[in-house]
Amino acid sequence: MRSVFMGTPEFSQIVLRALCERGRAPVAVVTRADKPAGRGNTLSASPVKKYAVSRGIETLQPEKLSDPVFTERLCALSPDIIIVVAYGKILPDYVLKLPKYGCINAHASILPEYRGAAPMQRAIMDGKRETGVTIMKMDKGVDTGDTLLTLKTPLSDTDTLESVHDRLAELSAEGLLQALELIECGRAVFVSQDHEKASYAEKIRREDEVIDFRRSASELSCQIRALTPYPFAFCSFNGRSLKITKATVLEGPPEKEGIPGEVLAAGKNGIIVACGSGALLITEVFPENKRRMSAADFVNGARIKPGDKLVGVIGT
RNA sequence: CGCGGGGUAGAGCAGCUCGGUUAGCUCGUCGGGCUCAUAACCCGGAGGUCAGGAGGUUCAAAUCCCCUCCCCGCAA
Repeated sequence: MRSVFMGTPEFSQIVLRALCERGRAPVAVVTRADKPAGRGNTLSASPVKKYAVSRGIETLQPEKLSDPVFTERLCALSPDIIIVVAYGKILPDYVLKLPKYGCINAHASILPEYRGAAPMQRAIMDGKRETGVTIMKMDKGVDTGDTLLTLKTPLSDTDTLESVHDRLAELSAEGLLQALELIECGRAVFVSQDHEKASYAEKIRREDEVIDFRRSASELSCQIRALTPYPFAFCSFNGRSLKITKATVLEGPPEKEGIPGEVLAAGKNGIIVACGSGALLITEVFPENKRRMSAADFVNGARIKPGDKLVGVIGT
């Protein structure tokens, strides 16, 4: 079966790699155009492009999917199916209808829950006990297509965006491979979603990253894990931003009381900070302009001590 | 030429603005002591070409000026 793969970030790259290694290499890859990124705004290629180029797979990078040059090339490739994984743009109708088997998509949630841009982050943030990937046939809506299969995975209270991201990328590849099998032998059964139960995973905004210590310790733990290793949840200490990269909810009754954000203890085990409910033991931080470091190191250098305040603010 | 912060003992930092005796602090490490015991406490020691430049200024540079390399935050 001739396939074209569309995707952009690392998540897509992992899936693409798995497909290639399992004998499902696409005839071409479509990915976002190179764009200025990072310090100095140097032009950078997407992870998918880097991998495709390394494998010698034809790579298309249209600014717009309606670009006639691209359209012509895509038609000439005559794919039987287009596999879409986090491409980043809405597909126009002609693309959806071009392949015989349409466009199938791997979405990192158990649809119809968490449609949209940040399903993994939102699921972790909400403290869900389970997530997964759904393979569906794309239609005009955002993640509204008929579903073929869902692969689930439990979420623990130590999962981070990083661990979930990697796990779901593998599951996506697995699901897509199964889907291709089913479609090829004509046994694919697509089921429409229960749109009544749909929910949306809004993309992460700056305010989602701010740590508000008036919330409960367990909620903050979810927030921190949902944003690790990118872009991280942060607060502010002595006027500088301080990302919290690792923290655990302190079990048992608090030894001390404090107003939310107040440092209750700071030592080699980490920094204990009071929350709206319960306390958080911060074990790793990422200070502005510094490297990611253990809380113990930060305590040594920054001289943070009991009574100091961690503030949740949006500042620049 | 997007904006900005930084490179000082194994680690995290101070010192630099207004150059000047043995470059300081917290931790780690090593040795000793206290203790039933300890990750606790006390005493002591080792460990630094102050990123690099047989650069510039100066009687004197970690501190001021110039160049190079490297790290990081923000914005996209």
